[in-house]
Order: sequence, then structure tokens, then C-alpha cells
Amino acid sequence: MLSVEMFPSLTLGPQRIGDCFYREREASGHMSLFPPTCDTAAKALPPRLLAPPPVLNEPTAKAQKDEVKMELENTSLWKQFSSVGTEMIITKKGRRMFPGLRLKLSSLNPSLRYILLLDIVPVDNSRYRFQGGGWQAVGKAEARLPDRVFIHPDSPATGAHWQSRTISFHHAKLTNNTLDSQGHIILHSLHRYQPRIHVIEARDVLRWGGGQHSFVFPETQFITVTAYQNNKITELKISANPFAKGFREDGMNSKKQRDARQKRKMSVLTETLDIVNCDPCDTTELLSQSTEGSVDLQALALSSLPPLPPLPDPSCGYRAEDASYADALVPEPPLDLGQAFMASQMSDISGISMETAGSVIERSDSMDERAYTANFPAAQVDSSSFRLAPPPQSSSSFNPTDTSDPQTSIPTLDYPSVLSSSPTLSSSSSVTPSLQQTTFTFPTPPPSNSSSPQPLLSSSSSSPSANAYHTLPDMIAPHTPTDASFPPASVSCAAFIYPNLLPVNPEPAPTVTPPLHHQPQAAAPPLSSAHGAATSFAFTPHMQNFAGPVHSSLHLPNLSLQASASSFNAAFPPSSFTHSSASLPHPSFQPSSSSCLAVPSSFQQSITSAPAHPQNLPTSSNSTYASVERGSVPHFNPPAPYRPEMVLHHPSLLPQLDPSLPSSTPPPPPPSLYPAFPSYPLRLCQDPGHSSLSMPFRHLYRQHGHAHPQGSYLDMSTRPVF
DNA sequence: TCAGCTCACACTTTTGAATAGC
DNA sequence: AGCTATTCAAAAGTGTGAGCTG
Repeated sequence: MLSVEMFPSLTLGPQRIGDCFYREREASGHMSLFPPTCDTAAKALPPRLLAPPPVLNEPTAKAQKDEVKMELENTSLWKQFSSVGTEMIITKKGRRMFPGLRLKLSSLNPSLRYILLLDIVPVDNSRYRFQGGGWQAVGKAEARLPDRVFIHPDSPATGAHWQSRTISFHHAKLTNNTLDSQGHIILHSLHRYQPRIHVIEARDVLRWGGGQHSFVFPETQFITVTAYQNNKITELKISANPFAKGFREDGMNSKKQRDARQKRKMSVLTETLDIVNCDPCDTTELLSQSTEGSVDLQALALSSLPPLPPLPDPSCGYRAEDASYADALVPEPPLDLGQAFMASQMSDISGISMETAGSVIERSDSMDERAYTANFPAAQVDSSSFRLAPPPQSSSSFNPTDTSDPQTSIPTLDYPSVLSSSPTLSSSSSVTPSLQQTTFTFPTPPPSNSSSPQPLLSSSSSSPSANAYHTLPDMIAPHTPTDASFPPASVSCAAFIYPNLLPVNPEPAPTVTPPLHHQPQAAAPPLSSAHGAATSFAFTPHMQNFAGPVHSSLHLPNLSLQASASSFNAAFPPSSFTHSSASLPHPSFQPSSSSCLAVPSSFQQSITSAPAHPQNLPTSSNSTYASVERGSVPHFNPPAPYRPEMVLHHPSLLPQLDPSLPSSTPPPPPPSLYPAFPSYPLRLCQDPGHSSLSMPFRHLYRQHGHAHPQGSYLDMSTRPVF
């Protein structure tokens, strides 16, 4: 059984301090969602980084050198929303995202397997409020919630598979229910988030963790709400989402129709009352009459109803074929029957836990619409039709110079940078982190034909229109002031360490590692060849499945995405999300600083080239983010129906609060060099508690031993995968 | 009083089973 | 018997607005 875990704090020394603060607050305050110990996971995190498997002569070697590219297919739609200030409804039961994430991957090795993950991380440490026609930061963010990852149902699948279709994460759901047991991604309302997509390479059937690529599309940032705040967003949603078609002008649930219904209701009630009241003293007679069949009270009421509204005229009523569903789901090919077979063959995947650490995107918070326009001329055009009214302008409420702007008072980031050190090295604390293991199973991928790899789709990568946004670098400074003069990100590099073998049991961190920024080499955990001997997974080669007892684990500790803040910001200045630069939490952010993490030589991923300069961005509707490294994906056919189980729950990612830390006195803010929010290294590791591989993929993951007073959310064991 | 959240509602799309036809 | 196309109902996804809560 595979287990997925996210240990956001593990690799982040200082950053976790911020997290600890939040959790500390929670523990002592209103929300004690997390274990009482802080950062224990990070502290206790064993040096699991092991020597990567030999790469030489591997078919993937070349691919690794290639730049994995990911395109956001519905970029124009996202930009339309982004230009207004994307809002995402979150509910207790879970709400899908709209627009959804529809992606194309390219430059993947067709024969290699990849896992696609979606996670959503806070953009900053602020809570927002919609006022004055725009979003303004009004205070500190709520304590972090359990980090969860949505695993694409197709995962793991071959590069050919991913490249052959559009990849959609529309099944992912967002919830504000901190006790959610459905595996939905838990978010706070009125907070700003950034979705991230991770492509994790399974080098071959025997080894995982060959590479990891993360992508962030700045235009997909959104603010969570329980009810839409901005009417423009509502209009956009209604106009673009087919499920909301009924609310359109010509829809049966439009304001007009609803008013009409309301009137009818009222009239019915009124008439009914009139009838009843016509002879209050003789109801018996009335009833008697009704029983005779001529005058039924109900019939009277019905008869009083105005004629039913005429059926919608085909020309204006709903017609599926002319739905203006910009984000309409791409026709998905029928589910590959092979998946069922594969699923049956892959029942033995086990022992893998995944830890994801989020990287924080640091970006300018300038909400200047003009900036957006400048950077997205195409989007501007596309969205023009949606601008029924001028978007919340930066004028008054968004004026950075406005000292009254609540943002100015916004404290600097509470999330220390993560890049600094790997979890294993970050602390020598004697506290042993209780790594919560979440077990999960991957949906069975369609059988891949490695013998005849499909040609890589070149459309996305070669398309001149593709925007050259790079994959997420380790960290993007969310609050980096937008500076046009800022040189294009020359450093969008990310390093990934993928020891394919990880000790089952955490080992004490040997040493404290200084921030990677300064000591990139430190980022590379000590790769132990001894550990590396074992492969992460035992597969049944011909089935390309996981099989047999797996005692090795995939460890993807440093999934750090670091992008040049300048390029990032320039490319995607928040349009509606107001954030005065003055309030930018990371004044000290240095885009020029090394954004590349040192990684084991064999696994060192060269950082991809800097993102294209904003001015040079193509007007294509697609945004292409070059992967940090190699590999990429193409089209994908959303195959297996989504199940909530696809969402990985990794409470373990939540570092336990350190009891020793005073709850009333949060730790001092991390050094300025840290990004606004924590990065969450993505880790795949074996689930020590999982001894048997025979377990079918009934459960996506399982939480172990983390009973929490408040939370059943830790227990994901009851969720079937399929 | 008010901001934010929950819920029921009506409408729509999606999904899958049942059925018919070849 | 097997396959495909069509039909239909249930499930699920929407925004709305009233009501509740702190």
C-alpha cells in the first residue's frame, strides 16, 4: 500500500517556525487542529534522502535533460477571472473549482510513468475581505489546515498517456470543513491560494522519484469564499459554467424567471388565502365541495396559477450544443479499459508515503489592472467582453500609496522560507517526529506500451504562442514588489532530490543545514548509497505495476519551486487581488539569490531557463510553463472517474507543535530571506507500517496513529479509491 | 448591526443503467 | 450473442437567497 504524506515543514526550518506559530496559536486558541508538537516531523525527519539510482544509460536520461512543459489549456478563461479577481466557492461538502485546471504536458518520456498531483498552497499570510470593490488584506491568515494533495486519477500513467490528452483536475474539490473526511482539499475562506501541479516521475517500474516537476500558473490564483463577493465573478461563472446556465438571462433560473416564480407563488398563496378566507366560517362547506370533486382546494390553488411560462424558445433557451462553456470539459475518451485491468494488477502498491511540501509563491501583490493588461494583452482582449464594469481598480482601495490601506498594516509573512534547509537537515532536534502515514493507492494506469513509445506531442512546446512561463521554481515570492525593471527571472530553477530509496524508519537528522540559498549543497541530503541499494518499488514488470513487498520509498524532499519573483510578478500581477507593495511581506526577497537547490549529482535537475520576459509573452490562450527540468506532458484523457479518495490527506505534513514553544509568544519571524509562505517538499516514502502489498487499491491512503480530538480528518482509511 | 456561513431550492449537466435495434 | 445507439432517471454540480451565528 502506498502512503502519501505531506510534510510541509520537514524541509523548512525557519518556515516551519511560522507554521508552528500558527499551530501553537491553534492549540492554545480556538482551533487545535494539529498535534501539540511543532515541527516534530521536521525535527525527527530522518535523513531519508538516499542516493538516487544510477541514471546512466537510462532511457530517461535524455528526457530528463529536456524541459518538461505544461500548458494551461484554458488560460484565457483563467485570465478573464483573474482580471476580476478569481473567487472559488468552498463548502462543507466540497465544491469543484471553476474554472478547472486543464493542462497539457509535453516533453515527457513516453515510456516512463508519472504521477500528477495537485495541491493548493496559500499565497500569503493574509486574510482578505472584499470591500470597496476589491479584495484587501485585512489581517493575518488563519492557521494552516491539513495539507492535502489531489492525485490525478490516471496516476501513475506513462508519459505517452499524459501527453495524449488534456489533463483535467476538475474532480478536485475544495472544502472549508476542517474535519472533512472525504479527502477534499481543505482551505480557509477568504484566503488567497495558488494551485500547483506536480509531475512526479516514476523512472521505471522499479524506481520512483527520478524527477519531479512542479508548475504554477499565476493566473490560477484565487480567493476562497463561501459566497461570491464580486458580482463580476458571479457573472463570469454563470456565463462560463454550464451548470450555472440556468442563471443566465435566458435561463429558467434567471432572475427574471425566479421573480416570476416568486410572484406566482405569492399569488397562489394569496388566492389560496382568499379562498380559505372567503368564508372562514364555513370551511366545512368548502371541504365538502372539494370532496365532491368540483372544487378542490388544491385545485383551486392550481387553477389560480398563471399559465406556465412558455417553454424556452429553442433560439434562446438552453441548448447544450451552443453552451458558451469556455471551460467545457474536453471530450474525454472513454475510460481506457486497460485501467481496470491495471487496477487489478496494481493492488499491491504499498508502502509509499508521500510528503509534499509546498513551495510558496512569492509575487507582487500589485493588483493593478493595468499591469495585468500589459502582461496579458491577449487576456485583456479576451476578458474585455466580460468587463461589464471596470474591474475593481487599484484607484482607491488598491492604491499602494494609500496608507489607509489595511494591507499596509499587514504583518510580514509568517511563513519562513523553506528553501533554506531540508527537513532532514534542518534540525537536530531530539524530538522524533511522528510521521503520520497516509496510505494510498494509485489508480491503475492504462497499460503502457513502452516498446513503442508515442511520439511526444510537440504542439505545446513548439507552439510559438505558448507562453514561456517556467515551472514553479522552488519558491515564488508572493509579495515581491512588481518591478517592471526587474530583470526577467533568470533563475527559475529548481532542484529535486529523488532518492529512490528511503529508510523506512526516520533517522535523526545529522546536522542542521543552513538555508539553501546560501548553501545549495546543503540542500542535498546526504545520499546514502547503502540506502540506495534498494529500489523504491518492486513491480511486476510486464504489468508495470507495483508488486511485492516494497520496503523502499520514494522520497521527494525538496520539491522546491523557486521562480524569479520579478518574472513571476511581471507576468501575472494580480489583477484584482489588491496588495500594496508597501505591505509586501518580503522586502528582503532577493530574486537574484540562488534559487537553485543543490541536489545530488545524479539527480540534480538543472534549472530551466528563465521565464520569458513578460513583454514577450505570446498572446496565445495557452500558458506554457517550462518545467524546471525535463519531461513534460501532453494531452490527457480524464479517465477514471474521480473519487474523493484521490485526494491525499497528509496530516502528517502538519508539523506537530512543539510543546516547548510558548503558545502565547510566537517564535520570532524567520530571517527576511525567507519567502512569504512555506514550501512543501513533496515526498514519497514508504509507509513503515505497511507490511503487506497485497492490499488492493481500496484506499487511497490511510492515516496512522494520529488520533486527534478534533479530527476525524486524519482517518482516511475508509475511503475507497474506486 | 453586520459580515460570514449554512442550507434548501430550482435548474442544469453528467452519468450510468435499461432498452431497442442491428 | 454481441455490439452500438438511444432513452431515461438518478446523481451531482451550479448560483441564489433566506436564515442563522458570532
